[in-house]
Amino acid sequence: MEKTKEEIIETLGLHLEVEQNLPPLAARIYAILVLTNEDGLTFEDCLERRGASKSSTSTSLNLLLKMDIITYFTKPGDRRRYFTLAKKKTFFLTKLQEYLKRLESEKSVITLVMDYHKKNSPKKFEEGKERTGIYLDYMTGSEKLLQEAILKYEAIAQQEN
Amino acid sequence: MEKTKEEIIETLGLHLEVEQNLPPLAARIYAILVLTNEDGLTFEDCLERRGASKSSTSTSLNLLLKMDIITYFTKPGDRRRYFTLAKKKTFFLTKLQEYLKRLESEKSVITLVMDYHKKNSPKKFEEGKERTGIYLDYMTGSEKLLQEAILKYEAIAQQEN
DNA sequence: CGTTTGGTTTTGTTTGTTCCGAACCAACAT
DNA sequence: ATGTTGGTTCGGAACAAACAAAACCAAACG
Repeated sequence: MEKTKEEIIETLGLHLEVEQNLPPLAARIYAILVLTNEDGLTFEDCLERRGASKSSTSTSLNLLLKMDIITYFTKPGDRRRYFTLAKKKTFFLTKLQEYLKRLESEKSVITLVMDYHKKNSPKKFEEGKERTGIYLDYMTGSEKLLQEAILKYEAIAQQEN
Repeated sequence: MEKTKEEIIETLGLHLEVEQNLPPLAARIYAILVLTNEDGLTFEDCLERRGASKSSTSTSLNLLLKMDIITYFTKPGDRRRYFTLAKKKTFFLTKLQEYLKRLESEKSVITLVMDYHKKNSPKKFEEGKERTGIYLDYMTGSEKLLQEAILKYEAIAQQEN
């Protein structure tokens, strides 16, 4: 079952919407920019391909810009901006950094709860100890994977300068 | 800076709210059940500790029940239900399974986009190949970690039967 | 200068979420 | 049967998110 470009945009857009927590329109525009063969799309291109209003298109593009997900370039003698994916902070690197941040945050919450149980109900603490240990081990491993991958991306970024 | 129980509930509640995508009240009730020393809390306990309405308490508890996050038991000669964390599907196991599901979903989206680029703009495909490869490697590693941890939890569940 | 082009800002409108209050219901007790 | 307890269900209010329409603005162009 071959998917049309439109269907792929929708699938990817939905994914970006829920995973990256983006507003629907911004996620679809992001998806369009991922899939286009052009070097860059203008404000109007984005507007037309989504059938969205100028105001919403403006808001969405500015959000993506502020999030460092996209950039734009201009062409001499052309006032329009050409939007394209940011090369430095790619989809993937952004995701990995997000994951890492969440991991740290979660670790601190778990530690907080563990310490509370340790002090206030040693019984509960003992009960949960093994399960928690497995999870903390998983987190440690995951942390290492994340850091390795992030380093690889940074190495690539170095090369390209 | 020692945190009071209330503060820990709030921290954990907020975490659960954003990470597990739960409504605020349901997340706080979940947090209360994580932190309590009691074996189980009644409907009224939950209601009182949050100062919430009966209707909202009902909705929240039923949501958590439907999500298999909590269960309840009864005591002979007592009509009330005592709510407590589901033991089989713990906080951690739930999370790991969630992660794994997301990972698979993400993998399929990435494959979808890659295949599209491969066919329709080999240039874009070549450009993104290395970065994508790093991410796919990370995913493979992460998948293994997740599966290992899940197996460990399942082993524990076996023991307990 | 006035007009067009490429957007931005302001001001609604629609839609969805989250909670509450009040009415309701089912089971048990009196 | 009547009341009480332990909830559920049904509106609806309050707020927030997402988008659109229209007014606006600034740079370039005739």
